[in-house]
Amino acid sequence: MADKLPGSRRPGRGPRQAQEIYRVTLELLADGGYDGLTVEGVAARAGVNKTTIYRWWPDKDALLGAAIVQSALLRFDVPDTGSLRGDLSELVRRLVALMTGAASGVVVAALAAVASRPSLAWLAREFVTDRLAGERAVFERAVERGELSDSVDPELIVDLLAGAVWSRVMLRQSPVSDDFADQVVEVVLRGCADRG
Amino acid sequence: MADKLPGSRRPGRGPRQAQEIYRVTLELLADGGYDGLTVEGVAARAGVNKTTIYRWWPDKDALLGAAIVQSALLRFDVPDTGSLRGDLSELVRRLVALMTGAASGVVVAALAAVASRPSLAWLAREFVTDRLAGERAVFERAVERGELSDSVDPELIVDLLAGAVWSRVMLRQSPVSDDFADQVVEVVLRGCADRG
Amino acid sequence: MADKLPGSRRPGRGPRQAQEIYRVTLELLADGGYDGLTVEGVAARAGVNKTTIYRWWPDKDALLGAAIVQSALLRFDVPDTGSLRGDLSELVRRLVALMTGAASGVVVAALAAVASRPSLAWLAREFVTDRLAGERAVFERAVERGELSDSVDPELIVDLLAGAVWSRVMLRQSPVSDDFADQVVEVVLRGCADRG
Amino acid sequence: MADKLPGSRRPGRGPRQAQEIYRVTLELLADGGYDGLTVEGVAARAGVNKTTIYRWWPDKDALLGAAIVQSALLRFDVPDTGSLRGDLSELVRRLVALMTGAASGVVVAALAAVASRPSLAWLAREFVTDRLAGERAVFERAVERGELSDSVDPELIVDLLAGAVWSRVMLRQSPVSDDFADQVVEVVLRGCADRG
DNA sequence: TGTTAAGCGAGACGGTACGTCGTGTCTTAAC
DNA sequence: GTTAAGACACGACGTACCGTCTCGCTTAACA
Repeated sequence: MADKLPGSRRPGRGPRQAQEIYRVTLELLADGGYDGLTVEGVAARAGVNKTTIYRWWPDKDALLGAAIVQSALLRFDVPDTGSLRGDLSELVRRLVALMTGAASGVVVAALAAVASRPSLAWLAREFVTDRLAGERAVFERAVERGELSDSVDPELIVDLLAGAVWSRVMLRQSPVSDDFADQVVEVVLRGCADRG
Repeated sequence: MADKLPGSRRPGRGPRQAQEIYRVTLELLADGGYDGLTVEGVAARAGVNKTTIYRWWPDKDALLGAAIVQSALLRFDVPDTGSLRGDLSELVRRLVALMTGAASGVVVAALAAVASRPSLAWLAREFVTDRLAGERAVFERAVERGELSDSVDPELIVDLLAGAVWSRVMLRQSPVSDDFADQVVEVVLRGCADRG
Repeated sequence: MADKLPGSRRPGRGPRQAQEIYRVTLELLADGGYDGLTVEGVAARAGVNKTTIYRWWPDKDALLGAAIVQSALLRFDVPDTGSLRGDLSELVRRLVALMTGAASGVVVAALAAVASRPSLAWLAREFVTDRLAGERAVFERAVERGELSDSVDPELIVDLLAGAVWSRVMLRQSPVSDDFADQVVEVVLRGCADRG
Repeated sequence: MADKLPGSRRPGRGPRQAQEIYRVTLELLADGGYDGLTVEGVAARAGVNKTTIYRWWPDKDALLGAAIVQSALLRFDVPDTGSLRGDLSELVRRLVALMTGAASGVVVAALAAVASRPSLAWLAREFVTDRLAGERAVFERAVERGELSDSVDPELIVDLLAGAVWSRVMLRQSPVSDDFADQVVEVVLRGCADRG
């Protein structure tokens, strides 16, 4: 499992120094954004030859994509608080934390890069798909508990919640107030509530 | 006003060929994304010397920013249909159209670039701010008509709506169904409805 | 003797595929000149691993040298026509044929490489030395027949003849007329004739 | 005239630092042979950017060719001693001096490179052609003085003389004895002498 | 009506990174 | 014991853009 990932004991794909290369890649990305990330820089800092990098990843974007995927950066586990409201609230909170927390540099740069580079578009898709897959459980539990009609499209809810966070953090670039999560969830939940 | 903009009859800022330069800039952006946009390419296609471009814009991003601002790309007028639902629905529809319509190439590339380049971040802020300023009227009318409590934060609503569109188009990259706008607006509106 | 050479029945030195390696080496040399000859290319075409080549020859030049030596490329037997004029004439003719004939590609490339690579210089020396050793017989026979004073230095004659051919073919790169050999030999022979 | 050459006050072709670049080019060639000559090395030593070099010369060989041509390396003036023997003797002496003298490093490396690189072949041709053109005067004077029949082909003589020197220096790589020039000229002259 | 300054074309340049290719070394494991 | 397989450091290749600079020409405004 873990040791099936490239870099740990060279199981399948990736150079011996894969872990270090990934680390440096994200480090440079955090430091100088997409432009600050150069293959030569990664090679130098990782103590590896440039050719080695190109042997394993066709180009800069592929490397970046692999580094992002391999890292746990965009991965977080699904909350299970016992109530739909609690779950979604926690979800939004985690999203916000992800984008504004300690590692926000890397994360924001990564998300931005993913959003703007065609060759990384698959990553965006995969990320959202993963999100949805993960959160599906949340909604199923909610339906079981009778908190949500099964006619509601989970995809739509995730889009609303995640989109709102994105808008605040990435576009508006304004500080996210503490109760932002609650407000957002409140609106969405009531909007989905069974009428009548 | 109009003739205060660079490019029209050389009023203040910008070279004589400003319009052509802007046009080519967005053209290249549409064709090859941010990477396909090169100052040298713009100069060549616009029949202008590279030096001229650098005389007026400090760097590539500044040029791109100016081109985006100067174009009407990210600008659209506020709908006034008589009802809040109608207004918001139309708003979302226009956003979707913007990102998926004929000029979607430029628009998406522009938005992506803006999202990922620190030196274009101001454009993102300005864009959302503009949005908000424009749409404020919508909400004021709604409050007057009694369709909306004045305790509701318009900013939140815009974030939800715009964010959902962004998520669908930019991240999920999936086709946007025709009634997507209606569904989104429905949820948000009901979520904001006065509890009673 | 023959089986002392590397490659034939793996007698002493050289990998099992030595013959094939040599063949491919000269093939690549003929095709693309010295630059077109790459160890990796040889390995690939010969169906051998690069490491194997480096195990047997320290570097590219060594391989090339060995391939040239092993081939009969630069080797030809001494003519014995019965007269000095005939012998020398034939000698020049053979030289010309060597450099302009069917295999001229390899030969010229080989000679050029030998001329310009310090690590192949020994080959040049050896080649000329061989020539001289071989032709010595020609001159001894000529002296015996009284066609040549024994005060004449054979080395000088060979230098003149071979040099003229080299100049024509390699430097001047002009087609060599049919009677070039005769003219050259004529001049040199008369120049060496006993005065009186 | 002199200032029509590239490098001196930028008249036509070549970067501002052309002279320095040429100098360094030949310097590196002398030091490390053709392999030791790298564009990056030249750029570094000449205090010029690599791109500048590639702006003016398509590749390494073109640069080398230009450097050789521009230098006076392969150029020497025609002797005029009053007799054919004197002229040719001096000619050979100068050739030998060229290849064994102080600057022999560059010269030999240059000649070798020229001989072995297809893209420098034109230089070889040009060099020999120049030689011939220069020496033609020697032969015309000799014919006027009655020292030589006009039926003798000067080209042949030059090939013989130059070829012999080449053979000695480049192929045989043996020290050239002092009276080598005289011997060679003696043989060739007598070989060309009017019979009768 | 000249003069003067702003705008521009032309072109060279230093600089950084790209992605590629080849050399020669090394390790591991198979035949 | 030889070889295949494959990873690697190293160095250079030639290319593409970036952003800067200098030099003259031209053209419009201003004196």
